[in-house]
Amino acid sequence: MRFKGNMLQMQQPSIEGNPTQANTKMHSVSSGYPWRDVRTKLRKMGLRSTRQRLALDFMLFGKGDRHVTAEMLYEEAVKAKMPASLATIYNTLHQFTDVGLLRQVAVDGSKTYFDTNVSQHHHFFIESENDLVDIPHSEVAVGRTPTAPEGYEVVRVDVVVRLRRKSR
Amino acid sequence: MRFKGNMLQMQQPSIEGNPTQANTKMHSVSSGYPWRDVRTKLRKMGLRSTRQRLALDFMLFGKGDRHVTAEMLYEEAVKAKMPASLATIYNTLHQFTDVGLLRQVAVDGSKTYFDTNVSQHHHFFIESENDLVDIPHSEVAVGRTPTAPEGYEVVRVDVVVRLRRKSR
DNA sequence: TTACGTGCAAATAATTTGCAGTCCC
DNA sequence: GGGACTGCAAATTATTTGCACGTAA
Repeated sequence: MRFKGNMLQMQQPSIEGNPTQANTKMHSVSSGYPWRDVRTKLRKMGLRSTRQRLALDFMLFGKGDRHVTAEMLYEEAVKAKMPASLATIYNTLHQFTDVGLLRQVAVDGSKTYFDTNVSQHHHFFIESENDLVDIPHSEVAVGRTPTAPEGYEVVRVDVVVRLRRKSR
Repeated sequence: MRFKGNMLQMQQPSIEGNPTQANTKMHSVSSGYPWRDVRTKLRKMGLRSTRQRLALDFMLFGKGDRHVTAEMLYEEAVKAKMPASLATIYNTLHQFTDVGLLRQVAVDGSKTYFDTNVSQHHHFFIESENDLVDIPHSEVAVGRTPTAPEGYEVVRVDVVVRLRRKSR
C-alpha cells in the first residue's frame, strides 16, 4: 500500500529554498519513506506502531520539513484516505512532540503549529497567509543568547520574523 | 506635543514591583498619570473617553510596562472596583492595539498577551510560570534582520527566550 | 439627538477529556 | 489477554458576536 498521492498541500511554493536539511536526520523525499524504519523508530520511542501513527508519521516526515496544525493534518489524512480522528491527531502530535520528533512553534493566532524540523532554526511568518517558513540556516539572526536572569536558564531562543507582501 | 509618551518606554522589570500609590483611587491622581491627558489621548486616537476605557487605560499605563491577558485585566478591574465586562476588555485591548498603544506578543499557550511597551524589544518567557518579562534593551539578541524573501518585507522581528528555573 | 459603546448571553474555535470498544505485543 | 490506543461526543478554554440598552459628544 502506497500513499503516493497528493497528500500534503497548502504549503506555499517555497519562499526561499526548500530543503533546509541542515538537519540531516531526515531521509528522503521521493524514494519513499521506509515503512519498517518507521515501526522501528516508533518502537524506539516507546510508542506502538498503530495504523494511524504510521500514517501520520508518513505524512509528517515523508517529505521535507513541514509546519502543520492539527486541523491541516486531519484534512490531509482524510484526503489521503487514511483518516484518524481529530482527537487522535492531537494525541499523536503531542506524543511525537514529547519524544522529540516534532516541535511546537508559537506564532500569533490561536492555532498551534508543529514543525518537523526540530533542529535549532527560526521562522518567517507571513501573517496574511498564515504561513510559516523556515529561515535558512545561513540567514541566522541571533547574535548571542542574552543572559538569563538569576536562577533561570535558557531553554531555547525562538525568533519569528513577521513578513508582509510588498505593497506594490 | 505628546502625552507622556515616555511612559511607554520605561523598563520596569518588576513583576509585582512598586507600591502602587496611584492605583486604587483613579480620580485626580496627579502624581502618576494625569486624568485629562488620557481623555486627550483617547480622543486623538478616535476613541470616546468612556468610563471603562479610562479605567483600563489607567490600569494598563498607570504603572510601568506590563504584560497582560484579557482575563488578568478583568480580574484586576473587578478588584479595583472598576469592573468592565470581559467582552469590553477584549474590545478595548484590541482597539488599543489597533491604534498602537498596545502590542500583542505571541508565546506558547493559548492565551494572548498584550504588552504596554510598544517599542522594539524582546521577551523572556518562563514557561512554568507563564510569565513574560521584557529583555532589557542592553541585552538585545538579534544581530541583523534576515533578508526577506522576494516580494516580502519584514514587518518586525520577535525574539522569545524561553527560560526554566535552574534545577539547582 | 444619535452614533458609538457596553454588557450579557449565546456562538465559535481550538483543544482536551471521559470512556466504551479495538487492536498491538 | 491485557493494557495501550482510538474514536466519538461532551467538556473546557479563550475569544467573538448579536443585540437591546446606555451614554458621550
